[in-house]
Amino acid sequence: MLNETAMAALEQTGANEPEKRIRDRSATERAILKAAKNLLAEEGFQNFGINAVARRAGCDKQLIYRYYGGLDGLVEAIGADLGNWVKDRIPEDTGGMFLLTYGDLMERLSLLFLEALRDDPLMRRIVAWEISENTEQVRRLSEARSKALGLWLDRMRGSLTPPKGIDPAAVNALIFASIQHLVLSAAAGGQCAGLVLKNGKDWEKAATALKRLVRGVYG
Amino acid sequence: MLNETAMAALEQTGANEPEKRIRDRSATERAILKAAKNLLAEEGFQNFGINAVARRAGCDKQLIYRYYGGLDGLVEAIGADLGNWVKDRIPEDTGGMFLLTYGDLMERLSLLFLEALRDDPLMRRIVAWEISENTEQVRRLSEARSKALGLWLDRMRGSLTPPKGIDPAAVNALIFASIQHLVLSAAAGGQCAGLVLKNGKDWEKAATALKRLVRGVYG
DNA sequence: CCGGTCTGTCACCAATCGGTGAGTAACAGT
DNA sequence: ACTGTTACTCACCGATTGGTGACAGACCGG
Repeated sequence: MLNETAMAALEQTGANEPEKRIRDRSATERAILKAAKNLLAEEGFQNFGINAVARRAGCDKQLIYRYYGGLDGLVEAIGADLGNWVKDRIPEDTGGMFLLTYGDLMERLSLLFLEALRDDPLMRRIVAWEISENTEQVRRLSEARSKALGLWLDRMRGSLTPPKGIDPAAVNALIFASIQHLVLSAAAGGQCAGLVLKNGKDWEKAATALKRLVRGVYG
Repeated sequence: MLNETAMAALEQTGANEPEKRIRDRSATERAILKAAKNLLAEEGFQNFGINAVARRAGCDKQLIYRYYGGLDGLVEAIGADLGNWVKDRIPEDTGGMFLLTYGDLMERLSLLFLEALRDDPLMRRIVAWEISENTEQVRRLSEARSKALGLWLDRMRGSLTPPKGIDPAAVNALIFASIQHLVLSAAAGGQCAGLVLKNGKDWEKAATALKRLVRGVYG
């Protein structure tokens, strides 16, 4: 007599199994990585574990240990992808605008970063993870992310120099911090510090406020 | 023959047990609440659970169910305390300064909030929790917190009005978002967006940058 | 003294977690 | 066709989780 799970398995294998990738290591590795990224993006780091990833990837967790050396290696692989984030999600050109001053630059970068983060749930989860835990895993993710971001900032800056008398590192840290927290808070609860952030109208207000903030310091 | 735990129990009860509060419900309730707050502040929301709280409170988890109706009720009790946060941690007076303009006010409030958040690990954990999860628990905590904060802001504002032509709600949301993310990021990893935040010198730089940001928009 | 209520403890449950060792099925080389 | 390697699955482990029912002892009113 067959139990229900066995019946279901038979049904699956017997009826329709369009892409039953079998014995393709690299494909399995890719499937695992993809499953991990999707899981992290959709569920957050709370329930991010070996079992959950394996379940979503449709394979045994043992393979994660074998191919990635456990969760740590898998997270590191995710971090390696982060290096490409900037070039994937943020346009290189200036959108037809001429960036004459440092203020022009920072205003544009701020808005680009805001939109990019708003559109990328995985990156949001990672940022939230960074400020919630301090394990080795997260530290490496954080490092990869800030490194990629710094590179992008340097590349976009070109030869523009910030106004004298102010500390651009500290000011920019505050600006980017505000963007990150605004987006994360909105993604989590639909508002930030009492400011509702749901429809496009709300975000336009936030964007103009951000512009004002940037222009206030950098002119 | 006695096992080791029994021996230890005998030793404890036999030798020295200064305050063995027995059958004091309100005291137990307070102990549970205190344990929950300390646990959340020290360990974060990741390992915040019934078992951990009971372990730290030194009582059975059953009592948490009985007295608080489970973790939800306990979290709600924590949220109720949050109403007192502002008046406990943030001074009422203006520090001998005269706040003549809205810019004066916001600069002072920003710095006060920065320091207060920096000194309160529990509040930091709650903020981190808010942007990491969206359960009913967290939503209520978040509500209590933003409500208390809004009240404080209203009370401190007095009759001062923001400059015309700008959206104070959006701008202030960005400012407070930047403070929160800066402090959380620093508490987690010692830096924020590449800006190291460890010793007092680093924080002074951040404070001046914050002042500049606020003054930039509000004059 | 007895019975009931309140406070607290303990033992147990199913589910899930990360982790490992053993076994199986498909492929390649000869 | 036999053999060894590679890709993969399965069954199990101890630990921990949230949750519950049963029980023991202190207290209080009668």
